[in-house]
Amino acid sequence: MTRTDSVWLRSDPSPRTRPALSRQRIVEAAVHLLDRDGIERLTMRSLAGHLSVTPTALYWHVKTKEDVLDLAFDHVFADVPVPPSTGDWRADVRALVRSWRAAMLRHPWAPSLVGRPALGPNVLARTEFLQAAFVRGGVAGLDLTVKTRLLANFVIGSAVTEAIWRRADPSAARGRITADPASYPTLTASGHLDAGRWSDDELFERALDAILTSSDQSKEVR
Amino acid sequence: MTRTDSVWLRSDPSPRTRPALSRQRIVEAAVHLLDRDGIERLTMRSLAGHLSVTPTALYWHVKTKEDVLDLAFDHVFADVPVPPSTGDWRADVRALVRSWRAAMLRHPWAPSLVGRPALGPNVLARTEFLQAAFVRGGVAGLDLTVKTRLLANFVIGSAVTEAIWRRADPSAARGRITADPASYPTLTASGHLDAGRWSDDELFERALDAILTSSDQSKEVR
DNA sequence: CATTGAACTTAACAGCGTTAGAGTCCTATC
DNA sequence: GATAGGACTCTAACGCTGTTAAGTTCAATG
Repeated sequence: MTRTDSVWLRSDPSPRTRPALSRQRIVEAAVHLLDRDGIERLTMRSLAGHLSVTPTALYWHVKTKEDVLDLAFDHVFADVPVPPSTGDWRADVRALVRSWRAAMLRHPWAPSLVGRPALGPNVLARTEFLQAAFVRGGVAGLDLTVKTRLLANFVIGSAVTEAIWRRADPSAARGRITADPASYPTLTASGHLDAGRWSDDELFERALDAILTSSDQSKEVR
Repeated sequence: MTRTDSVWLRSDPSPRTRPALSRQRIVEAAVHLLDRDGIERLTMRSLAGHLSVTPTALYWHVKTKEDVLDLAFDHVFADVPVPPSTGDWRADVRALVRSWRAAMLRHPWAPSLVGRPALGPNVLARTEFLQAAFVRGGVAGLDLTVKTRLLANFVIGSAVTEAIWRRADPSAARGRITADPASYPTLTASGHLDAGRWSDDELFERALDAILTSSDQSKEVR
């Protein structure tokens, strides 16, 4: 007489009593693979494989691949928490904008997803913080919307272009200009796209200075 | 005796003695289809079909689909010529930046391609014009690079976000905020994402004012 | 008239996102 | 303690994609 309930005869000692998958786990795996392999290498099959699961299993937790990308994009901003609001609203604005850019550049695939509506909780929380800081500074009405959008658009544009030149070959890009100095005399002379002439960080900070300085002045004039 | 050289007996009166296809024709067709059907509907097959040609025929003139997209993106800026440079360099900067944004918004698929290196002749010509105007205004060195990048990044960011909200449902987006007023008190109060409160054109112009005003001031201080 | 090379076609491949439907397991209920 | 049902995963397959390999056609050249 054989024991049919032997551990060795049962197919699995303790098969998944809790769901193996979850939205959370899928998104984390997606971010991991995006960081490691780049955006064009992320497929539903590779993602499922990394989670030791069949591709179609993902569709129970997620509607489409686009959902995965939207969630991954928002998750980027969950890593870096919104900085605490200090007494100085100007410092708060700077801190938020800096961390915003930093979060995107930490995941270089993120900027290439800015073409889709970003309404995740983490993105919205950042916009809320930014606009709240302005309100604390007495900015209101049309001016408030203008400044919020200006900063958001500037951060997005900066992250996109910086991410591009991080992946692309800058010397090849520079070559496109120097190959035709007659058409691009100013760009040639100014060393446009010259890597290492000034750091992206420095250029970003100076541009941020310019934007926020104008904010102050237009406020004083008022 | 039958005439074998009759027009009606020849298979084709004048079969393609000259190449039917060209890079130029492919790019124009691509832009047309992108405008009509959107970026996710453009396939090598649909493009070829529109040109009455086999998909693989395209690969004689173009290396990959990405080439087609890069060429189409640059072509967007061929439509709107670089404005002539007037005596007023500030007016030149404004005119260029306005037409830059307008060109992208005229082809709403264009902003979603900003994630790739844009080094086409038409894009470079615009950057050259922009930087040349600044040089005429006495801007140089680090300041020149900062201002060029600031404006370029601002235009890119603006075009991206505006194109998003043109395709997406703004009221649904707004709902994401109003559904949770406790988390987004400032955004709720300010009417962030409220369509029609202020026009995109107005917001862009005011932001442009803010940027260029600060340019002038930092110059005067110097 | 043979050769060449540009321009295009036919055929096919591997991989993609996604769906349909069946199976498996846990939990709640009678 | 059997059973119903839903949560979760798998097997199988579909139609579509970008792309390559190997011809075919045809004007131009020697």
